[in-house]
Formats: sequence, structure tokens, C-alpha cells
Amino acid sequence: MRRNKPKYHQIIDAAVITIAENGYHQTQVSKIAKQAGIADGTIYLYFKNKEDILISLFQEKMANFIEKIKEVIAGKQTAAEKIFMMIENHFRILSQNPKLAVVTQLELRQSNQELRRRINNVLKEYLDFIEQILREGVESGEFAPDLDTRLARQMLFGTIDEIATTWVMNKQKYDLVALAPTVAKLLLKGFLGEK
Amino acid sequence: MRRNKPKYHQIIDAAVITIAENGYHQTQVSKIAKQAGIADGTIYLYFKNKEDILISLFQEKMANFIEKIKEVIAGKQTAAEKIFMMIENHFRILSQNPKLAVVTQLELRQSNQELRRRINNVLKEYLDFIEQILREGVESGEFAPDLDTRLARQMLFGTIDEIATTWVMNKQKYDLVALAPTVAKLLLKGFLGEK
Amino acid sequence: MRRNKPKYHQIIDAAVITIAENGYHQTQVSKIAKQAGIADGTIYLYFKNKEDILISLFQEKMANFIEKIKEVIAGKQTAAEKIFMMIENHFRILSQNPKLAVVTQLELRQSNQELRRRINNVLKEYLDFIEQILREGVESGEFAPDLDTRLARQMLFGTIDEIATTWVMNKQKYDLVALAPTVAKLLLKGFLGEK
Amino acid sequence: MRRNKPKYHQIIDAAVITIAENGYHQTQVSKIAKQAGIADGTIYLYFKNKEDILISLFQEKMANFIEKIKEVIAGKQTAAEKIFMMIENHFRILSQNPKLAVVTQLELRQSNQELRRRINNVLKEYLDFIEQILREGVESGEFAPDLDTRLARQMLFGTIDEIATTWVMNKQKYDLVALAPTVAKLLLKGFLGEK
DNA sequence: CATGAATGAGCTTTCATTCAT
DNA sequence: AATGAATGAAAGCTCATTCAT
Repeated sequence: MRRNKPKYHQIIDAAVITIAENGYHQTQVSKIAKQAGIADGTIYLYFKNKEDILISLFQEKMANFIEKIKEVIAGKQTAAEKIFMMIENHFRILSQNPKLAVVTQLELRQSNQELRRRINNVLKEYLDFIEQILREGVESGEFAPDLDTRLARQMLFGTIDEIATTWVMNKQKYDLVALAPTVAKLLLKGFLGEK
Repeated sequence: MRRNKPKYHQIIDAAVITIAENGYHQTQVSKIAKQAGIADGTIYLYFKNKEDILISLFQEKMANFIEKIKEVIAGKQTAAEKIFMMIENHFRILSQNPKLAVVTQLELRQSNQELRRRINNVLKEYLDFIEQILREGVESGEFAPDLDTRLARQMLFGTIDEIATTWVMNKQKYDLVALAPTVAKLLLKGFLGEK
Repeated sequence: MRRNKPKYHQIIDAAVITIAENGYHQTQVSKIAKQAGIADGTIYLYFKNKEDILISLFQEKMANFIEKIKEVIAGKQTAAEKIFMMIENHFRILSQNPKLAVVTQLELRQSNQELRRRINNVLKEYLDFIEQILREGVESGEFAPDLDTRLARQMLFGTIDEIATTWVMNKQKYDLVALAPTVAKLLLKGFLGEK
Repeated sequence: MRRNKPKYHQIIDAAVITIAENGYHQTQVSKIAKQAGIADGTIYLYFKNKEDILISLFQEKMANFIEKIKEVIAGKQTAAEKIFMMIENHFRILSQNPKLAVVTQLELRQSNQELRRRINNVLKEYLDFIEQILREGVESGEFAPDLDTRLARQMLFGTIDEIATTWVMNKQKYDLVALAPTVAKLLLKGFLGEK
């Protein structure tokens, strides 16, 4: 299992730093190798090709991302609480990993369609997880019974992704986490049923 | 004025078709020229370089986009109506221009940072326009007085952009315009003041 | 006879200015046309191709050059006097035509071998003329009877050409004509017979 | 140190052959690579760009040239002897490297102004060296006390350069070295003081 | 396991020349 | 005679990947 080898993660972390500092198109395999302190050829002992590094990067970080989100949500009862915690921690994790935020919000989106398709596959788990919470909210009567959970999920993800991207493009110079309550409130109002 | 010459638009339209059919990274200048039925060199009589074609493409189409949206909104009274018309026509224009939709929602986002920065400048006019409507809604008392119009704008744009992108990634196989009422309702509920 | 048409000389003079100001490799046919105040295509009514402009330029200017030199030498008696007048006027003509000096001493030498071969053919008349004076000096007993006039001619031309080129490369900032007496004296000492 | 790697010199020698055989403007990087028996890309492991090959070529060969000249001059006492040895060996080295002679006397002079400026910087060392010998000759009383060593240097270099170029343009079909004594004698007569 | 020198395919842009008007 | 829009060939350089050591 390659993920157990220390160099596997060493290369991925080097890729994050290199991409964040140089940009996606200025990141050559040789730069990642240099950042990782290994030879170019060594990369290919751990990854099939350049694309494989980027997909693996996204998979590793995203799995970690989802895991953390799931953890904080575990104890929450209502869908509204879960949504709030999800948004807040989504923002928190990005805030705590500024370079990763640059890579996922800006740089990796410049990749070609094939890579983005595979990235979307990884993202799908997160999107499904969001939709699952929304569906639970509908079932519990907390959200409107006719809520289109697919659309609602696209609204929710589109919103937090846009807000996060804007924050990164503005050099991360304001407090992203502080926006979470307002964002959650705006979104939840849309989800609630009419009384 | 280059925009008055027919070949200027001929090249831009050829670029849209070529990028939509081959993808951003598979689009060479020679392919655009071939699609336009002219020689490679002729491109450079109308555009400074390859990047100039893409920026001009986005500017031309986006200007047209905003103009159309503004037209349909012109007669509307309430902010809610305006928002609804904006969303519906945003979706309608993309639906009516399937290839352009592919180019703007997917392909051009793969461009390098410099090009995307310039695309964002063009986009800014649209974002400002959205925020303007939201601000009017707050002032007229239609929306919550404490609505954060900047966040609300990011929510609105993030939502419709995500929904449009998902639709394109799903090969545009369902009716995007039909989603507009639901999307508008979801968003507007978040904007309204509490009674 | 094309040389009688005013545009023929107009184009050649435009070429001198353009090459002097932009350098040989930065001189496109379109730039010469612009400088001449005519359309690109018009050039080809007077010249076969770009090379033809440059050869014609050199021929015209060189013919003029040789003619002037011959004029001032006409009245002189001794070979030494002739040589001195030749050197002084060679330098004088270049000094009076700073742009032409840049073109002939620096820029045209960057041309390809074919063009330079044809330029050398034009130059040959000048070289022959020089050698003729040297031969007369030998015959009259003024120069050493065993003087190798071919080598002497190469020495003479190599010297004044190098001095002129150095002067142009130094932005023509000192008085080239003032060097003529010293240069002539140095050269003539080599040509004189031993007493 | 790149100069210690065998491929560095392999590429330079391939460049000399390719330029001599095809001419400066017909020499593409791919041709040099082919002549060197390596891939195009390998060139760029040893040289920054095409221009760097040509400058390095000139630097390497010129350094070698100057070194050899200095060696043979080392044991000589008088300035006249030194000048003679310099001329003879200048001609000898060119005679022994016919292709290099074509490249330095004809082809590299077609290069653009930037390259020629850098070539002139290399050449300057040689010119300074020549002037140094002349100055020593003046100080020792061997040459005229009022000899303008700057002009004399231009005369000396202009002469041998013109003679060498003429020889190359005549397909090197006569004995260049055999001309050295005559050339040296002609030049030295100009330098000597009057008795 | 690790290295890093070598490979070679691929693309934007320029500009001399033409020719329909 | 004059125009100038259109043509299209041609080449330097990068970088992901390989493989002998």
C-alpha cells in the first residue's frame, strides 16, 4: 500500500507547496521533486504520472476534509446544526491550510477536463454527504417537505465554494470562519418550510 | 474599430465552436483558423495573440449577456422580480447557446491565471449589477435590512454558477430554465426580512 | 529605367533611414513602405524582392561614393596624394551621412551570405580603384618596386574599414576626418621604398 | 562546471561544422543536435538558448586562440618579433581550422546586433592584447614615440582581418601563412620611428 | 530503492510576397 | 500605378517520462 510509504505523502505535500507558490501551470514535475528533496525519477516510483499526483493530492486532502467534517457533525442533532457546523468547519479547514486553499480553490481548477472529471468524482462523496443531511432535514420535518434536495445541495455547495474562492482571490485577508453564521442563516432560511 | 470588421466576430465564433468541440487545451490557433476558414496569419490581423482571442471572446459574449439581462429586467418593479428574471434569463441564454455554455462554464476556467484575472474583471460588471439589485431590495424594504449584500451576491452567483456548471457537466440533458423558479424561490427566501 | 522614377530613390532613402533607426533585422518591408509613405505592395513595383532593395541601396550609394572619390582625386599628381585624398574623403562622406554609415558599416553586414556576395561585387570596383592607384605608385617609383599591391590594397581597405566601423560603434562621437592624415601617414610609410 | 562535460564541447564542435557547411541562417538547433548525434532537447541541458551556443562557441574558440598566440609570443623579445609571430599564428590557426575560419570570418558576422555586441566583448581582449604590444614597442623606443597605438591597433587588426576574410571568401585556396612576413613588414614599416 | 541525464513531440507567431480591386 | 488584406511556411524551446547505472 503506497500510502504507507513516507515518501508518498512527502511528494503530495511538496506538490501542494509548489503549486500554491508557483501556480498550476508553473509547476513542473521537476519542481515538485526538488521541493520534496528527491530525484525526478523517484516521483514515478510512487505515482503513475503527473496527473496521478494531482488526483492523489485531491483524494488525500479531500478524504481528510470529509473525515474532519463528519467528526464535528457526529454529535449534532438537527439538520440545521449539522449544516452550520459543516459550513463553519469547511471554512475553518481552509483557513487553517492557506496553501491548500489556494491549490483547491484556484490552481487545480486550471487543470484539464479529464483531471477535473476525476476530481469531481472525489468531490462527489462530499456532495452526497451534503445532500444526505438535507434529505434528513426534509424527512424530520425540519426543512420544507417539497425541498428539492439536489438543487439545495447545489445552492449550498455553490455558495460556500464561491465565498471561499472569493476569499482566496482576496488574498485571504479577512476572517472566513466569521462569515459562517451569516451564510448558514441565509441558506437555512431558504430550506425551511413555511409555517 | 476592429469589432466592426466581420472577420473579428467570425474568428470569435470559430473559437467558441473549436473550444467547445475540442476543449481548451486542444484548441490551437491553427484549429480556430481552420474552423473560421481563414489562414493562421489572418488571426493576427485581428488579435494581438492567442490570449487576446479568448479575452475578447469572453468580453464580447459577456457584454452581450449583461445587455440582454438588463433589457429583460428594465421593466420590472420589485427586486424579487428582477432577481427571478435575472436567474431565468441567465439560464435561458446558456440554454440557447449550448457551445458557449461549455466554453464559459468549463473550458475557459482551465485558462492560466493571467487570463482568468482578466476574465474576472469582465465578470465583475455582472457581479456589481447583481449586488446593485440586492441593495435596491434592501433600501425598498423588500429584503431584510441587515442583509449582507456582498455575501448574498456571492450566494446568488455561486448558486446559479454551480447549477449551470452541473447542468453542462451532465451534457445539458435536462431543462435548465425550468429550474429557475425553484432556484429563485430558494434564494429569495434567504433574502427576505422576517415578518 | 527604374532609376529615373522618383519612387525608386524614395524607397531606397526610406530603407536607409529605417535600417539605421531600427537595425537590419528589425527592418520589415512594411516598415520601409511606411517610412516611404506608400503601400507595401508598391515596393514590389520597383524592386523584385527585399534583397533587391538592399543590393540596389548599396549599389546606388556606392556608385555615388566612388564617383565622389574619383572627382577629388582627379586633379592630384602623386599616388601618395591620391591615397590621402581617398582616405580623407572616404571618412568625410561617411561623416556627412551618419545614417548611411550605420547601414553600410554595421547593419548590412548582418545580411545573409548571398546578399553579402553581391555587395562585395559592388565593392570590387572600389577595391580595384584602390589597387590601381597603388600600382601607379609602384610604376612611378613612388612606392617600393616589390610592393604587393594586392596585399597593400587589403591593408589599406581593411584599415580604413576597421577605423570607420570602430567610429560607428562608438556612436560616431569623435571626428573621423581628423584621423585621415595620421592613418594615411601610417599606411604610406608601409608602401614607400627603402632609400 | 559545464565546460568539463564532454557534451558541451561536442555541441560546440557540431555547431562549427553545421554553420560552416550550411551558413549561419540555415543553421537550426535541430541541425546542430543531429550533427552532434543527440536529441534537440539535450542542447538545452548545456546551453540556455541558441544564442548561448554561438556566444560560447566564440568564447571557447577565441580564448583558445588568444592562449595559443600568447604562448608563441611569450619567448620573444622585441615588439616587432611579437607582432610578426602574432600575425603568423593568427593566420596559422585559421589555416589549421578551415571550418572555424569560415564561421568566425563570415558566418558569425551575420548574427544580430546583440550577439555581435557580445562577440565584440570577447574580441576586445585580443584587441587590448595587440595594443599592449604596440605600447611596449613605443616605450622601448622600437616604434615611433608619437605612434597612435589605438589607430595602429585598428590598422593592424583591420589588415589581418581583411586579409583573412578575403582568403576565406576565395575558398582558402592559397597559402595564408605565407603572407605573414610580407604583411608584418608592411605594417611594421608604418610603426617604426624615423631615423 | 533511487538517481538524473537524455529524450523528442508539439505549438505560437512573424513577415515577405501576392493579387483582387 | 497603387493599394493593403490575406496568405502560410518555418523554428526555438519546454517538460513529462524513461532507463541505464
